[in-house]
Amino acid sequence: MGATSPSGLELTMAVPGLSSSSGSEGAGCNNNNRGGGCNMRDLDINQPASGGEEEEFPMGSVEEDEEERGVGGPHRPKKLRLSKEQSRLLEESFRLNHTLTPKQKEALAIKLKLRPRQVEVWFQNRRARTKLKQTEMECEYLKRCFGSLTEENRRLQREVEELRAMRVAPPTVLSPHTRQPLPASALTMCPRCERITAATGPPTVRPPSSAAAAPSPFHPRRPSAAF
DNA sequence: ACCGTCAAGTGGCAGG
DNA sequence: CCTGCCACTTGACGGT
Repeated sequence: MGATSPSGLELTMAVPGLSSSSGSEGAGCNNNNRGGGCNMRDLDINQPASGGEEEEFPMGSVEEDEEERGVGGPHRPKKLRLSKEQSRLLEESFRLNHTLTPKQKEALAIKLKLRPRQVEVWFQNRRARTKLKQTEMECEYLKRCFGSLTEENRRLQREVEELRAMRVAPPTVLSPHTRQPLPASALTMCPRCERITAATGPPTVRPPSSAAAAPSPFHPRRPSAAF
């Protein structure tokens, strides 16, 4: 079970009954997205701007780093934005493997005209993003679990209250002849089963509440599997 | 101006 | 000790 979110993150979660395809809160403009609304940076800033000779390691290359440091002080070099094609290839290899061997890293770096370090960083960040997404989904799932368990807890509490109320109130015993409730003075306790019965005739005990289907407070049913 | 995203820096830790 | 990974953080940048 795996899904690809709109932001391109592959997500899997070992949570029962959760469809992982819903994670669509991937916000913002991801340069991973395929053909989606972000047309910023359509041009590949890693390529030489105007047909100049090709730089081997475009943004943040060793040579450029030294240059940057010399001029601008302790500022970072300009932020690298990977081109769509670079992102696509990285994403593709990430789908195949979430970690790279040094050889794979080297090969990918050459293919993408990046430094191996940049490929490595991309994979690290990509793993982190995947994990974050997964954690968010788990969080959502647990919130839902909490909600339904709270609801069930409330329901069971109510049931307990009802059962307690039945136990406290005296039972209503009907006369076998008139089917009318008998006065308490007309009741006796069966010595064998300790059931309250009318002085004459078979016992007809009804719980005081109108819950006819509820188990009798006397001779209660064994707890069912539903509990 | 603020916020979200993301490449990259840093320090800690485990495995060899 | 070295290497690779991870968690956390920083800073650039685009969108609103």
